[in-house]
Amino acid sequence: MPELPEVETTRRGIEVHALGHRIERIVVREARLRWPVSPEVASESAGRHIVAVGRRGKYVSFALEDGGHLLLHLGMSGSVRVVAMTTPPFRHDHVDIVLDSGRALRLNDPRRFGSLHYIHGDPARHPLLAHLGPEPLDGVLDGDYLHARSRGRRSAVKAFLMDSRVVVGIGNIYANEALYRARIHPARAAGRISLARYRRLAEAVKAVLAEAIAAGGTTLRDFTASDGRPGYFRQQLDVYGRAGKPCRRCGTALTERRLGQRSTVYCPNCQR
DNA sequence: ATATGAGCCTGTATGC
DNA sequence: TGCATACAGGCTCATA
Repeated sequence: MPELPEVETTRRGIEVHALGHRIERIVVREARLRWPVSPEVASESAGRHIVAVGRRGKYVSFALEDGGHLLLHLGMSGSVRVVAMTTPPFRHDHVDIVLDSGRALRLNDPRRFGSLHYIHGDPARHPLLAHLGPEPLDGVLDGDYLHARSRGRRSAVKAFLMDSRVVVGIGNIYANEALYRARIHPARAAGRISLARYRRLAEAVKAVLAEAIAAGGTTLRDFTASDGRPGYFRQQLDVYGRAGKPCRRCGTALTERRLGQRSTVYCPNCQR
């Protein structure tokens, strides 16, 4: 599912084809996404050049020459492919961003939890982005920060790690993986974890995300990069999807349970 | 303020 | 075989 590494993989794939190109038009075949796609997405974008392709958390942003931005979220099942404009759309191909190169950025999203917005002005002040925590790979995230933010929090550290107001980009898969690497039990109260252990956790988060990006993300079912290829990090997952299998460190069978309505897998022996 | 649960949506897997 | 139900997951909103 698209977490930070999958979104970054998408961004990189798109950037090559989008940067410096003009948007000819945007075709919306299905406007009923997470939020209805506003008509101004098409009307404000047509004829404008794309001057940057960025990412904030799990959002991809297209900066347009006049200062406006398109903000794209892949939800849980979204993907973008770069196709020839003339390629017939397939099921769930909801939006085409048609470029002057004759190609189109084609958004496919079976579950329609994704979104596409046009933003006037500073995107950082948009309600969807204004309250987001720091980027995990930007250097701001460290053990001291996580320790400070978690004081007084009684909920599970896994939920804390997945809270986008604390830090962005970490969804269910990578929360499981990072906690395993840091040897922290996912159900432990966030406010009762030491600074030393948060330092380990911060490093684990950065390492697992960086490695996943290098592998092109994790493909479970829907996700493909913009060239249609899947991500290959699945083979490197230590716990997610491995319930009942032996822990790679100690051989103990991995436990699965639900935590905050999310599938949680961990080693009952080496995660404390 | 934090914490929890519902709901959005479709495809796939499981149970009867 | 068919039908019903559960589950997957990111995010926001409503409620405690």
